[in-house]
Amino acid sequence: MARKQPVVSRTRDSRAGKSSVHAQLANEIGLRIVRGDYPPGSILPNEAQWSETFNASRSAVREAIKMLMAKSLLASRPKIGSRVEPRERWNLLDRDVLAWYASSPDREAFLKAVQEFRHIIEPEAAALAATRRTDEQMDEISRACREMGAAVTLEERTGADTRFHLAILRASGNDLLVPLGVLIESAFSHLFLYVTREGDDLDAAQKLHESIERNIRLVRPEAARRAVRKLLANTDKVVERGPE
Amino acid sequence: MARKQPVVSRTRDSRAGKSSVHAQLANEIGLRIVRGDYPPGSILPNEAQWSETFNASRSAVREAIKMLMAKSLLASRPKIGSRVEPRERWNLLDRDVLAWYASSPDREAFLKAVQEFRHIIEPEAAALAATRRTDEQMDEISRACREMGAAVTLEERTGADTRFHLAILRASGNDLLVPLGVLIESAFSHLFLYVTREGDDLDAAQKLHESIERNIRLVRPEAARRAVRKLLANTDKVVERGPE
DNA sequence: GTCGCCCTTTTGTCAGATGATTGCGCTGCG
DNA sequence: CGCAGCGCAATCATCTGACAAAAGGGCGAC
Repeated sequence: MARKQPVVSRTRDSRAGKSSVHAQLANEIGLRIVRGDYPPGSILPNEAQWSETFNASRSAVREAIKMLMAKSLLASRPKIGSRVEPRERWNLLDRDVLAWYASSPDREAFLKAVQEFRHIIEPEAAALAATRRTDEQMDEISRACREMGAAVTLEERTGADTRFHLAILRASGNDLLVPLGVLIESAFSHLFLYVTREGDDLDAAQKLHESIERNIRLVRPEAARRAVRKLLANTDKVVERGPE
Repeated sequence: MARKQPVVSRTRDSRAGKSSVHAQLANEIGLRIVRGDYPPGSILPNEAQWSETFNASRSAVREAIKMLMAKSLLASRPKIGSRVEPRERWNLLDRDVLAWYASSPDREAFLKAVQEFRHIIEPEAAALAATRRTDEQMDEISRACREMGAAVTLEERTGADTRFHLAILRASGNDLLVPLGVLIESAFSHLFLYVTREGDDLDAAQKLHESIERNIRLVRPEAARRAVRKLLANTDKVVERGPE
């Protein structure tokens, strides 16, 4: 048994950092599923095979598989094994699944889907926020907006931008909108590469953000909705013209 | 040790059916978290305590906890234990979390949030479906609509109704909309109790559904959007007047 | 009083054994 | 020759027990 040697594959994988074994396994297996290595309906290798592949114990494999089961990526039954669930059962709005999904096919198509999704929810979220926000929530929004303007590095700016949009979702007063924040985070982390091209784009975007902030502050739902639409149209142009 | 006795608590819990131990544990612990027994930031009992509480092995407890970690309900670290994550990290759009959430506080508020959410996404989904649907997807929509009309029991009708709305989401051509189907399913399964009051309500609702079907079939996105809005307004009235 | 070390607690990981479930092939009968 | 029933075996499900690693808290030295 090669079990006694200092584990090859995991040592290689551990470039990811210090995450635990079951997390690494879940990540690796989940990625392979979403990537399409095992199409929906097919049977995965059994637990023993996985544990041999990764030089991990069967317990660790099982815990990883349970995590994927919790995300509805697969279901397992005795004697059968683990079967990949049909795609429409996958919880694509889960942070991890989204990350796997984003990294597998072409970024472009993924970004377009996310962007379209933002068009659906963000204008309404802003309109709701305009009428339902608390003062604390307004503070959060305003602060993020200010920090966006004051940011010097692109990273700082993107961070503040993300916080701005998440704060609006939270202020919408609908708990179900909050989890959609992962989409926005994902969008921004991928959009990151697109907007290096500085210039008046940034100024224009900042003005648009300030307009949203103002309309939410002054309780003007309709105007807030329109302002968000305008901002998204602006972002659309960035997505369309492609990465740097 | 009472470990040798024929397990009391799990035997009682097993009225749920034949689900596996880890699933039962995840369900029970998840419910308690969402219900608020352990507020965000607090530390859960350790694995040994859980395993004693439920007369299950630590492995089973760990697998259950891994499932809850996958849903971002908690995070665990050595020596600390398992800490409940802040609510905004919870994946409320997960099927299980949604079910726990729906059963904990008052149904009413939950239903309102879901209904509001439907107002945001379903009109747009229908509009997208009108322009992007494939013929097969259109068949699915039409069939569900027909089956709704032909249904005799309330259960059949609700089932067809659900399929109708899910089919529209699928036909929207945006993968990210599909997972939101769990919201609709949840809404219908809870709305179930509200609409026993039969009458012309059903006829009116059926006509509204047929109108949506027609507008999607004839590629009229604007009209489809309006039709869905009308149907949702109708459902709103049902929700407002409360359960039977 | 403060800094740093040790120690205990809790999760993380592993190995091995047994039980439960069920698809599949085999065998025997019609 | 076909079919039905049965047993086998593969696979997950569960349990047990042990050790490693991390990290907060307490204790001692200075």
